[in-house]
Amino acid sequence: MLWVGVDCAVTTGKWTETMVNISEVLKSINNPVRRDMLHWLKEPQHNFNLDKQLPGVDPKLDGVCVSIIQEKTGLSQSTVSSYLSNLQRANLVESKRIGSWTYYRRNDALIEQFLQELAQSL
Amino acid sequence: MLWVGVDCAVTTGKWTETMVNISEVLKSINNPVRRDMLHWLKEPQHNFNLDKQLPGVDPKLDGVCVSIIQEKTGLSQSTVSSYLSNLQRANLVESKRIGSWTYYRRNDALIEQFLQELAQSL
DNA sequence: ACTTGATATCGAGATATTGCGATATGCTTT
DNA sequence: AAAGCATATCGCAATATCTCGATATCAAGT
Repeated sequence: MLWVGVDCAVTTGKWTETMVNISEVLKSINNPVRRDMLHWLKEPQHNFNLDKQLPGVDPKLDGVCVSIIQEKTGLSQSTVSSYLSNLQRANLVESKRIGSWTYYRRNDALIEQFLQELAQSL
Repeated sequence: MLWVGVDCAVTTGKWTETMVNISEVLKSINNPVRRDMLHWLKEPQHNFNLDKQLPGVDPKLDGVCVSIIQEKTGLSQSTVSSYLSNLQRANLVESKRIGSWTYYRRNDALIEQFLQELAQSL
């Protein structure tokens, strides 16, 4: 598998699951555009114009490429790229590269776990 | 009632309930000390040294005064006071004044509502 | 009225975040 | 190997947040 998460993972017996860093996640979703991007990725076909995305790529399963996300936000390429890195640092999304494109998709498991832990910690 | 919330409230039929401003709440809980304070207020008798607090005041119902919260954080008086204002701006806590003291307590309803709305918006 | 104690507000330096253009890297095609 | 996209990284100015000490307010007691 070529999906890229980030550093912090833990091995508990059989599994290697990604961990939630509450501070990191909160910092990341503290920006409205990053929140939007995350939300859009929940239903890519509904929220993006995917005409230009490769036909073999399932946006929900495989992700959406940076330029298409950029188009939706209206922000600069560099800003969007670094926002996506930021989301990835918090493990809120994963990425994989296919050719020249980088596809980003939600990490639903982590988001769910984050919401649980946040509820505990407040 | 002398409890002070903040500006943003809405009248829906019979009720006047405080509203959740997701951005404001996220900004507020983006600070670890503010998150701690909120958490401590969930079980004041367990988390604070309440010896100096007036006997007639129920910490859970009536709140905890600033100086006692300050003692626990180890930060300066001014910082703690403004952190509490910050939490109040986001409606995460309410305050009331009794004599020289200002008592802060959690706004559980809003916190619950926030967690719901956050889950929707991500 | 004055002092004291609790809390709030002000002003400031240090640090972090925002969002951009410019530039670098990497892949694909010629 | 050169050119052309897609994406990532760098450097920067603007803005926001953090945390403090100093000062202001406000209530209670002499």
